[in-house]
Amino acid sequence: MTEIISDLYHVKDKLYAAADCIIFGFEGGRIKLLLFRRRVEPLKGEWSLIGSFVRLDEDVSEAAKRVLKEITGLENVFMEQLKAYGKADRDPGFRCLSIAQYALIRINEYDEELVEKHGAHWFNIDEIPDLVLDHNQMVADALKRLKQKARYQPIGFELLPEKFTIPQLQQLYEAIYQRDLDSRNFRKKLLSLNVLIKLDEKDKSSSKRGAFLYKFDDKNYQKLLESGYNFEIA
Amino acid sequence: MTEIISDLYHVKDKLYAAADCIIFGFEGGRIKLLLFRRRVEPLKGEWSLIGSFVRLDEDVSEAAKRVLKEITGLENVFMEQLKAYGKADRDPGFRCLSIAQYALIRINEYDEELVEKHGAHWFNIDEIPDLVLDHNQMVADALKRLKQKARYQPIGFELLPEKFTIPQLQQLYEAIYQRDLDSRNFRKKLLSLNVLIKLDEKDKSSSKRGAFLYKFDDKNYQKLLESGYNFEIA
DNA sequence: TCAAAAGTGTTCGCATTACACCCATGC
DNA sequence: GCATGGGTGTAATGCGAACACTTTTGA
Repeated sequence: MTEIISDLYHVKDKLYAAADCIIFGFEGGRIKLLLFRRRVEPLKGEWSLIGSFVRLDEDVSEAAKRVLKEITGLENVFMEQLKAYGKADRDPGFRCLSIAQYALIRINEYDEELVEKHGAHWFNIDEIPDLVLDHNQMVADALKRLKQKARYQPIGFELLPEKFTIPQLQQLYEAIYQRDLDSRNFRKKLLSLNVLIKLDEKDKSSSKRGAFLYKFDDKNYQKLLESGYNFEIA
Repeated sequence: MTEIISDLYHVKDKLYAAADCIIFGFEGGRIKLLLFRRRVEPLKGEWSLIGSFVRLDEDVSEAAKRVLKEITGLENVFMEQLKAYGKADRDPGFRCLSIAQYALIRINEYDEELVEKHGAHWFNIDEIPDLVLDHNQMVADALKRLKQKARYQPIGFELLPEKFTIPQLQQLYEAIYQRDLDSRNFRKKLLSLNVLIKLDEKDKSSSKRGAFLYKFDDKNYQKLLESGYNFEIA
């Protein structure tokens, strides 16, 4: 990427497009964001979202997937376009649109070595440092979208490991909505949707008694979606 | 614009960005879309959304406003970005991203002469012809967004004249949701929001008895929004 | 006088909310 | 045996959905 940029940096009569990824994770009851230190001038060394120029022969969504794979090793994760950022002066170097996309990843599955190699770090979403350009705005917009989206689609599952407990799931929704939920109502609602499969295992990592593990029932979820049902969790 | 395109058309190693506008109106109980015949090769003469290249020194949103003003004479209308369309092969001519934005306009206020001069026409949204490139997809996505958005924000008001009747407003929401609404419930709900100001005039264009005209109360609406209230009309 | 649209209240059922105690276990 | 988090049921409330008749007036 460095080569591309140094080639282009002084070309001011061209338009460029970047794919910037807002990568969310969830751990320890908190929503996290993966950031890294920008490796090119200007603003080298500043915290930044992870992104890349969109190549002329690749789809914008492909560019985002490519970046995500480069940094985390992950493929086939939930990713959706947030919006394009197109202020003429958003990048002081040259004219560059950014198409921001947000991804939800299972924080236990990513390739730690790869992430460290790229100088990336996970931040709690309420402790995000100043980022380059308009990246703080992108993060804020993505969080807003996440909240809104979570009301209607169980995207939260994308952030949990394959096997998870109900208290974990509740913590996740509490983190997304930024308010406490009643455990009885939450459990009742979730189980009534018939999209959870109870397993015979318990997770004892957070209590002596242990909590039953569940997994997500994709098949029933598909049925529910097709029936036009809207989730409205919490 | 023709000059710009003929200059650029054979330049295959550059990226371009277009701002395409999905312009909605409402008349006679039906939602309408403003389309025009593309005036440049390739696909000259085909129906198309109205758009323009984004100039290097202008914001993407400015480009959309510029186009809208050129065609309809209108400024300060509701306009929001839908999303960016970035498939590498979406435009057969050259690599061109499109940032689609949708606008809601009062169909009684636009400049008819200007619109005709540009060869534009209003279509009912259920009678949209085949459009160039991925424009049909954009329209479908915009309609989906409109439906979703209308549930939480009273954007419908943007499509009505300044003074409107409750039956008109109901027709509009019926057109957006594509289903009938109960007039008693609709009226009750709307009036309970306290964002309508009843006028002393009646509109007799659609009944002998006449229906009272209302206008929208921006001030109360702002208050409501600030209080975090969500509309959920219908 | 009649056709056509405007305007008006009440009831019912369901879904959300609020709320407090026992259970299992490791230390 | 006790501290810690996991798991459970019921009652009250509010909101959306369903539903039918009267009013006005131009033709």
